[in-house]
Amino acid sequence: MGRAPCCDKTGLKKGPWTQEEDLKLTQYIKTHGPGNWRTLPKNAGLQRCGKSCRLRWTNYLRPDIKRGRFAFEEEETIIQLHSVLGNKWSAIAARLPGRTDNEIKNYWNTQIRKRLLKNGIDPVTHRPRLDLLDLSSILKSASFNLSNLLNIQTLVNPQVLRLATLLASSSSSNLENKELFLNNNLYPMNQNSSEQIPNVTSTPSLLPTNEFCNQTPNMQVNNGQCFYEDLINLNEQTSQDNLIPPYLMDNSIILPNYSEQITSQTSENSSFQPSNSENNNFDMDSIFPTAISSSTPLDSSSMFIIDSTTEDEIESYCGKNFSFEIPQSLKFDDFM
DNA sequence: AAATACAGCAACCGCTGTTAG
DNA sequence: TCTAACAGCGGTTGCTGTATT
Repeated sequence: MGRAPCCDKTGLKKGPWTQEEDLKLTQYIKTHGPGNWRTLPKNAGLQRCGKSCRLRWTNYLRPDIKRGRFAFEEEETIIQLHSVLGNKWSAIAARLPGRTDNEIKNYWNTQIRKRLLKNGIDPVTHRPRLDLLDLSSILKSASFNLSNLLNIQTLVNPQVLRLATLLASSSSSNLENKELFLNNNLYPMNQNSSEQIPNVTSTPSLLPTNEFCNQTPNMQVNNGQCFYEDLINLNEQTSQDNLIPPYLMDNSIILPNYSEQITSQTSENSSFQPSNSENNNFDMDSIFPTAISSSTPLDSSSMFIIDSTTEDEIESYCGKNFSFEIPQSLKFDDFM
């Protein structure tokens, strides 16, 4: 167990600071400077613990603290830094003069976080939330193919497009991908699909070819197969190096972090569980819930995310392009 | 007008890394 | 080298003001 809080000592005050206390603390620090927090309260005539004094000073009384509303530029900076640093509030605060980590943390939790969620951005991953994807409306389109899909990126989450492109473009490793997909109930199907698919990636090397794997450090090639997690890691690294939130990158291909789900799904043929809230909020189950639970491997000519549809049914849906089938029972509201 | 819900934020809690004796 | 205290950090709590019913 941890140490008892310093303020548990009898006689020490807790709670909001009074003007008188603020004055005492400020005047003492003006004279003696900050530090020696343990002896400071006694010397300053305060019935507070040193820790409380330190917090009051660093979060409120310090003269260089900028109070008031956050400027737009500050907010942008916070979002950008958070996408790189995560909840390292002190590190973020260090780059925002006059703002404390506590203030930034509060602002994030009460304002920015909500706004990102409202706009469909996951505040943890800084990526569009696939669980909000309204695929059903897209599927109502009679001519649903990748070409159309690529022209409606404002409607469709780009991550799905990227995954689709990635899969379709990997004709050289089709067998491997098929195996991978069978293991994960995702099915690459169209051998010729890559011919039909515009290259929407700004970095062709993201395509999971063996050649690319071999040329890329840290990429694992196992039985000729590039793992998605390698691509994901590489892509994440790339975006992090750029210090730009992925969703702000208009020309890049960001892959969701499938790695953990794929691993767990491979090891046990059960539904994905929400996992690793820190690094991975990408919930496959939310996106393709029934695909995960499917026990019917399919072999067709297009990538297909499917539940209980038979192979023939798949063929009827798919040409050379991508198709998705969402079960009618799926309620997106359940994943909100 | 009163009760309730919600939002914002200051302050606290508890854990961890660092440092001095 | 060990240990206790310090300092810093992130998460959480609880108070207060405002909005809604």
